[in-house]
Parts: sequence; C-alpha cells; structure tokens
Amino acid sequence: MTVSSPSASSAGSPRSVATKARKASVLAAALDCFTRLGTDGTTIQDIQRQANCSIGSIYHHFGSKEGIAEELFLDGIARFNKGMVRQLKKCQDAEESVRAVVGYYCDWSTRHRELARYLHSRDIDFSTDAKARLKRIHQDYIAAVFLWFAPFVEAGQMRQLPIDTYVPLISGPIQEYVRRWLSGHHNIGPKQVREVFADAAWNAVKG
Amino acid sequence: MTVSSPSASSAGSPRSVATKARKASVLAAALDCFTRLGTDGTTIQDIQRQANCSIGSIYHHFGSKEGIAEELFLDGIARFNKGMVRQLKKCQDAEESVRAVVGYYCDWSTRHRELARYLHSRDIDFSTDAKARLKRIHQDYIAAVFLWFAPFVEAGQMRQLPIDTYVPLISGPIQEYVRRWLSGHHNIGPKQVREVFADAAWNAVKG
DNA sequence: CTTTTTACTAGAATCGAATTCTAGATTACG
DNA sequence: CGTAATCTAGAATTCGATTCTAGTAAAAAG
Repeated sequence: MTVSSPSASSAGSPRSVATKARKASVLAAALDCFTRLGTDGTTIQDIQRQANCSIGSIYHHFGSKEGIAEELFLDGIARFNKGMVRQLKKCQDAEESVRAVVGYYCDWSTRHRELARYLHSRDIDFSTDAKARLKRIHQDYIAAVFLWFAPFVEAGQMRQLPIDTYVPLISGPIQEYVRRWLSGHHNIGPKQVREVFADAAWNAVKG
Repeated sequence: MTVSSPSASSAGSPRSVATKARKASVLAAALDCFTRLGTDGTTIQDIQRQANCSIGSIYHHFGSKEGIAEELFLDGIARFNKGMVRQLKKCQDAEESVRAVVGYYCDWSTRHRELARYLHSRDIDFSTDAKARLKRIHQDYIAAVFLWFAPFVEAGQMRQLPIDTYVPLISGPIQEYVRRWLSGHHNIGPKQVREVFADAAWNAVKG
C-alpha cells in the first residue's frame, strides 16, 4: 500500500479520479439492477454490462457481489446520516430539531426513493467486516446526534430517557411508515403524514 | 387435484401428518442454518442434511431455496400476528390494548429471538407470489386490529388519525428498538425499556 | 382386494452464475 | 527510463441451485 501525503490522495490525480468514477458507476448500475431485477435476480454480468466494465475490474474493486451490496448499503447510510446531521445543525431549539429529523426522513426517502428502498431491504445479516464498518458509522452518527441533543436534555427542554431509546422514539414511526410505503402497502406518501409523525416524535421526548 | 371432504384433510391421515412434520423440520433446519451461516451462506445441502431428507423432497415441498425462505417468513409473520390478535382480545380498554401491543412485541421477540431476527432481516424484495400472500396476511391483520380499535376511536378514547398511521405510531418505536437490539447495537433487552415505549405509544394515540 | 392414480422421496446429472486466475495495460514514482 | 503498484480484461474453474428420472408408499377407484 502506498502511503502518500494525506492531502494529495484525496484530491485529483488522474487515476484516483477515474477509479472513483468507475466505482461510482458500478454502484449506480448495481442499485438500478437491484431495483429492477431484485437483489438476488441481479447477476454480476447485469451490473458489469450496465457499468461498462469488465468482471475483473469489478472484482478488483469490490471483491464479491456481496461486496458491492455492502458498499452500496454503507455508503447510502453514511450519506443519509451526514445529511441528517447537517440539517440538525441548522436548527435553533429542541422542538425544531426533533421535527427536522422527521422532515428530513420524509424528504430524503422521497428524493432518493430507490436507494431508500434498498437500504430498507437489508438491515441485519452482513459479513463480519461490514458489520464492523456499519457499527462504526452508526456510532459516529449516534455520537453526533447525542452531542447535538444533550444540551437540550440538560436544559430540561427534553425528557431524560435511556440513551438508546431516543432514536427509536423519534424516528421509529416515520421510518416504519416509510418502509411500508416503499413496499407498496399504502399510497399516501410520507410528506402528507409528516405532521402527524413530527407531532408524535416531539410529544414522545419533550420535557 | 383431489378435493377431499374439507374436514378430513386438516386432521391426521398418516401421510398428511408425516408431510407436515417434514415441512416443519425443513423450516426449523433452515432457520437454524440462516442464523448460524447467514441467509446467503446457507446451502440447500446444509438444510437438507440437518433436516435429514433428500434434495428431491425439499424441492417437492418448497420449489426453491427462496421458497423455503418465503415460507419461513410468511409463516412467522402469520404466527406473530395471530398471537398479537389473541393478546388484544384479552384487553378491556384502549390503553390496555395499546400497551399490550408493545408488551407482546417485547415478549415475542425475546422468546423467539432467532425467528424475530430472521423476520427483521427481510422485509421488502419478494417474489410476486410471496408479495401477494404477504399482502393478504397483512390485510387480514390490519382488518382484525382495526375492528378491535375502531370502537375506542369512536368513543373518543383514542384520537382520530389517518388510518395507516396507527400501526407505525404504536409499534414503530419498539420495533425499531428490537431491530437494533437484534443486530447487536445495544445490550439492554427490550423488556427493560418496555415501559418507555408503552408510554410513548399510548401518548401518541390517546384521545 | 386389485388396480390405478397421486403424493412423496431419492440422488445423480445438468446448468448457470460467482469467483479465480493469468496476462496485459496504464499510471505513479524514484 | 525502469520498476512496482494499480487497474482492466476475459477465459477457465468451481460450486451450488435446480432439474430430471426412477422408484416407493399411501390413497382412491373399481
């Protein structure tokens, strides 16, 4: 492995750019195939053809079909989380923050419907390595969210509860609603019931 | 197809008993393999060996590996739902009913931990046929639950809300908590946070 | 009680898709 | 330049799901 100076690697040597683009195109192709043909129905060839690259190239970058699926999942979660944290930081108080969580969930799922669907389709059942990476992502997220909300709890704007219960209380209902919507169980989009869930979320945790 | 008298088929002709037993043993073996080796990591041979039967037998009963997975899923959901409805019918009023939903979720997931884990690991992404069967199971459940709760809404004990929001509001948080617990994200079992979620559920829908 | 049909079991043979392997091209870097 | 590392290709292999053929035992028909 080459340990180049940290600053140089991130930017744009001709190859690293090409590599990033190729990986991205494979992931995009994979998502599209998974959506159209189902995760199991998709073959490496389907992805490879759609991404315009060779089998060798795919295996070089992802190691296995499962590797593609994991990357897509972890990458998607990470992006979702990042956006969430960004939204939170725009908020002024506890209530606005809690409502922002629900709102962001609705917006993001509507905007990235296919990816959202994919993220919902897998949740447990990963390789040891992917599990570790997921746990890491998850912990970073929890830490960021915790940092944001802790002062509100301190100040009494939000109730004091077991630490692991906040996320389920706030986002559980909207998440479950979105899951059902994405599986085609109901037709009313999340944006139209957003208020109901935002109210419930705030109610569940307000001081 | 033989159309025997309806009453006779359900009970216990020597063959139908043996068949039921074999199917059950395959499903049990499958669940165990899925738990130990992961859904993808499990081969038909693994299941076949553990269930002590031949490949032909498995394919005769389930048609495909996916068929086993679907049967396990649908059967599990159906049993969960049935138990839930039974619990509900023991309740006297709205609040007790709502709390019972959360309680049942905790108990069942703890008692049938492996099956619960499996049910959480798949949620979308089924064959057309399985989707139809799932929808049917789902509708029956919703109908039963709706029948139970409707009078309470009428009587003003529970709030009037968009029909599809009740289930996510009541069971979303505990479900999300259990999912995280089953994936190993936190160590405190659902029974220890049951009250928090029961309170929140009742709060979200009380009149 | 035979015959015939149907449900079920068995396991070898097939087929297809994931993965591995070898070779060659391109880029970084001293 | 030249040497190593990264990356791309696609043919060859491997492994597992599925199919097929044959046979057994229970049920239904007569």
